[in-house]
This record gives sequence, C-alpha cells and structure tokens, in this order.
Amino acid sequence: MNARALVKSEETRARILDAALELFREKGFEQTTMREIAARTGLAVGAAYYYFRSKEALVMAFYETAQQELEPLLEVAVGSSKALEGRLRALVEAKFDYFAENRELLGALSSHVDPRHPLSPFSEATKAIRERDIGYFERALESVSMPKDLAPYLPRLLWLQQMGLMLYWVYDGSEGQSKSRTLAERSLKITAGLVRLASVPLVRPIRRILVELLEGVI
Amino acid sequence: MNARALVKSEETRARILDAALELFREKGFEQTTMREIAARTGLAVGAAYYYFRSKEALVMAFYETAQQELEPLLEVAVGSSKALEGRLRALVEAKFDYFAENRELLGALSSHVDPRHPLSPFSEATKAIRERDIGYFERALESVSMPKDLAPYLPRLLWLQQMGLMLYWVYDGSEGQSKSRTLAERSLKITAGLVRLASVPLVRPIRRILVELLEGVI
DNA sequence: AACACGTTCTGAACATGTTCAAAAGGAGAG
DNA sequence: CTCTCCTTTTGAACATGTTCAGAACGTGTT
Repeated sequence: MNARALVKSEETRARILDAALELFREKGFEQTTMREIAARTGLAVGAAYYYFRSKEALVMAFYETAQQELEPLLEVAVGSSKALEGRLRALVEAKFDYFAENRELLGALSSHVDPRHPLSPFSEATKAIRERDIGYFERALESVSMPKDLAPYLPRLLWLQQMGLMLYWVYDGSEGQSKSRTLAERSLKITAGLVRLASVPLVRPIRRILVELLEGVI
Repeated sequence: MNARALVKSEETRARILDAALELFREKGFEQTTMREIAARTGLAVGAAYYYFRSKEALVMAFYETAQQELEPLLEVAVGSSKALEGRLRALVEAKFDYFAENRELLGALSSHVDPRHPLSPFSEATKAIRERDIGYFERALESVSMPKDLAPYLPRLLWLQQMGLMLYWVYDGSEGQSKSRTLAERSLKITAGLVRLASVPLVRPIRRILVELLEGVI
C-alpha cells in the first residue's frame, strides 16, 4: 500500500476510535450503538467494521494504546522506591490515575473471564500485553530478596493481585474510589510483608505447598 | 389464582426451563436461541419471556434450584470431617461433582463481575443465595479455633476463595478438570494452614493489617 | 348461556451487533 | 486515457435478544 494511503487509512481508523471513545464516555459503552459511532465519524457502519472486528475491539484498541502510553509512567513508578511495597503501590497508583477518566469503560473489558475469549486478559490474543505488563512486576522485584523456589512465580502472582485490584477499582462506587486506594495500600503492604516472610526458614513447609500448587496451575 | 391453574403455570415454566437446559447442554448457551427454546416447548417466544425475564434468567433459574438441591449434599459435606481442611474440601468437591454435567453452562453466569448486574454473584439480587452459601462456611468453621478479630470475616473469605475455585474450574480444560481439583486441594490446605497460623501470637501484627483491610472493604 | 376479568400466549415489530456483495476510489501500468 | 487491481466504503440484509398490543383461555358470577 501507498504511504499516503496508509496515513489516510490510519487517520480514518483513529477518527472512528476517537468518536467511539467520546460516545462511550458520554453515554457508556452499552448505551452507544455502532450506528452512532459511524454517524459521528461520517461513515457507514460497515466502515467501522472494516477497521475494528467488533464493538468491544474498540475498547481493546483503546486499552492497547493506553498500555503504550503508560509505559514511561510505569517506568518511573517502578524506579520510585527501593522497597517492594513502594514500587508496587506506585505501579498500581499510576494505573488508577491514568485510567481514571475511563474507569467505567474498562468494565466492558473486564467482563471477559473466559480465557478462550480473545479480549480476556488471560487469552492467547492478549498475551503480548500481559507479558509486557508482568515485566514491570519482575522489575519491581529486582534486588528484593526472595526464596529461589518462589522466584519464578512471584511476578505473575503480583500481576494477578494487581489485576484483582483493578477489577475492584473498576466497580468501586466510593467517592474517588477511595475504597480501592486503601484496599491497594493495605493489601500491597501485606503482600510485601509476606514476600519478606517467605524467606524465613520457619515458613518453608507452607511455602513448599504453595510452590507445588503453582507448578500445577501455571 | 386457581390451584389447578397454578400447577399448570408452574408446569409450563418447568417445560420451558427444561427445554432451555437441554439445548444449552446440547449446543451451548450462546448457540441456543430463544426461538429454539420456545419451539421445543411448543410455544411462541413471548411465552418464554412471560416466565423468564431474559435468556440468562434461565441459567439463573437453573442455578437457584441447583443451590436448593445442593443443600443436603453440602449438609453432609460440612459434617464429614472434624478438621477445617476436610470440610472445605468436601464442600468444594460436592459442588464440582454436582455441577459437573453443567459446568460450561455456569460460564454464562460467571461473566457478570459487575456487582450492579442482577445476575452477578455479588449483586443485591443474589444476596439471599450468597448468604445461605456463606452459612456453610460459617459452619465449616464451627469449633475451629481462630482469632476473635478475624472471625467475623472468615466465612466470607472462605466463600470468596471457593468462588475463585469454581471460576477456575468452569474454564478448566484439563481432563476431568484435574487441575482444578489439585488446585482446590492444595489451596485449601494452605488456607487451613493459614487459619491455624493466624492464632499464633507472632503473626498478630500482620493479622491486624489484614483485619483493617477487611473493615475497609466489606 | 352470557359476561367480566385475570392469566397465559401469540407473533409481529423493534433494537442493535454483525456480515457481505457490490460500488466507489485511487494508484500504477500500458 | 483506460484498464487493472487493491483498498475503502456503502447500506441493505441478517441474526437474535427483547417488547408489547392484543388474542385466546379459563374461571367464577349473574
């Protein structure tokens, strides 16, 4: 394809996505129809489907660029502290802050628990995003002492916890999602405490069981 | 309403539900249309909607009667052991076994993470079911020693863990859901271990934080 | 029998996500 | 300029969950 044509195509795609996100923010994901999105872009419905596989794919496209825009912020977050707790809190808070405007929109994605669904955060299709994201938790653990046997699983476990926090946050109706913030604060404090505890020789037996469990599941 | 009419009405409702469940099992929830369900019952679509608010409400109706049928089985399960771990395992395994035939069907329900949605396991509408279910975990904890401050939260926490296990199980593609079974086994062993550990004076500070967290969230 | 009235049932109509055959556009080749 | 080929766009058609005005039914009353 032509370079100029490529640019134009990408512009059209962006215009559709922008219109969609505007409408999603204005009236919610479910209340917005594909016909409205197309109309606001000045195109027919078919055009929207030419660029996006489905209505939900629009949300996914948003999520993908968001994840890219987030990268420098996560970069800063992960380096903001020497302690695990501080790093984890910075990571989670960076996401809370970044997605604040579109919090409810993420609800449209979080409904996919089925790992076979391409839009699920656990699907094969979203693997690239997921692994990159897990990488930040790997870095948060850098120079943190932890038992050898648990080490390979910890980044993914922390990521999972953060996904849980995000999920809670998406549906958190409290003022300014304050409940989520304290939940994050306290649960991450506990997590950091447990990671420290995990190296204590006394807890080895229980850690053994945990590692066995993880081997079977992941 | 007439007694005879009431019986007939309930029979029709049951016929619709049966037809629906048959079809769901034959070709999956999504692949089944309301028109097919009505046709198999020998009625028009409208009739199905007279008895059930929505397609998903059919699954919910199934779940409600299932929960009732499960009660005697859970009763047995909760009394099957003196130890917490044994009781929890019996409870979870009773559910796995009972729902085995309709495992995939539960996927249609589990997609509702949004607590505002009436079919969510966390919604106001499903509160009665949920509280009854939590009651079994309360009973599983009977005559198990645990710290006072944590006691009010434990049943709900155990219920939550079991919900997580059920969710994993619903999408578990391994032969006979063996992965879920080992996951349940091992994670419940850890849970029971942690409950025992929670009473140890040394862990009081970390338990304090956990309790604070729970106060803020529940 | 005729009527009134609540319950049950009908099926067309509607809303909306999605598909698809065909039209329109545009760029390069001859 | 015309033809070809690929990309983009159109908009009607489709599938399916859901609604709803009205028909049919059944039962008790007069």
